[in-house]
Amino acid sequence: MTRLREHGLRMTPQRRAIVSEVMRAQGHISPAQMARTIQGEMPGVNASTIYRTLTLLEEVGVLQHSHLESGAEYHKTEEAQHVHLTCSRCGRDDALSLREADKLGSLIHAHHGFVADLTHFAITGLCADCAEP
Amino acid sequence: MTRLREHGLRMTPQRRAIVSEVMRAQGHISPAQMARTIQGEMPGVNASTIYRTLTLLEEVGVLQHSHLESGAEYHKTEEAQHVHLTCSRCGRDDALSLREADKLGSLIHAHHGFVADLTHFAITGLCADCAEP
DNA sequence: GTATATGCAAAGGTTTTGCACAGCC
DNA sequence: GGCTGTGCAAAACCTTTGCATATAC
Repeated sequence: MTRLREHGLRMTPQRRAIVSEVMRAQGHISPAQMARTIQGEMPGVNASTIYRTLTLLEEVGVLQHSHLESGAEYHKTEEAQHVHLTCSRCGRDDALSLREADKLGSLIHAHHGFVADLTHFAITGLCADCAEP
Repeated sequence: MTRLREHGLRMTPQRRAIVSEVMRAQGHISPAQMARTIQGEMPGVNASTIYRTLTLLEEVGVLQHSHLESGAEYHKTEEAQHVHLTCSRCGRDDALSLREADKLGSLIHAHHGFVADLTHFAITGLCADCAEP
């Protein structure tokens, strides 16, 4: 909210509604789902406004998107600090702490000088249970 | 080709065209791009046929899809054996060998019992040049 | 008052689906 | 001949865009 003003952006009722919905959200939400939810609570907010605002919130740093198997999803930046481990068999979603992710990042950096952001894309595979048998 | 027959699937001219185009392709192609290319060479092949066939080729194991920043893309299974390192600044695309990827995989496995397939999603970040300054 | 935001309507693009017909085995 | 694959047309989605109007500051 303040973040928006800091960037010289205006506070409209629509933006207030969208931001409050974003704040209430847990975990990841697809833009489309987000649009549906918001319009459910506050009909009359146009879809284009929602998309424009979400884009804006990402530019301002409140939101980030990452890529899961189901497509791109938004999440709050403050909740962004983990790596997704998605089981391609049962769909379970585990997470790697940033500390563990850093370890992986170091390994990559050592060989390529590449500074990886492992939070941006999920990592698929098989969870412990599904890998067993 | 043979793979299709093995699965009790029929060989039609359309499938032959699609498969041959798939075989000719290098690296990654989006489904849409693939559809355009194929229709360029063999007009009269319907888009729905192409989508259906690509799905099929994936089920049969000839193709796989992975997720890059630009969206989902197909590539031949035999060419799937590397991890994408995509620079989010300059767009350059580097690759991690499977051997290096395995090292990362082991690390993940040690902590979570999760068997990662690092080839399925790209890894974004900053390449050596862009990370420098 | 003025620059910015919104609504509206339309288009854009990709992908899916139902159904009748065609064609591979 | 029978089952599978294809074309066609339409719809389903999601998302973007241009423009006139409304409104926050």
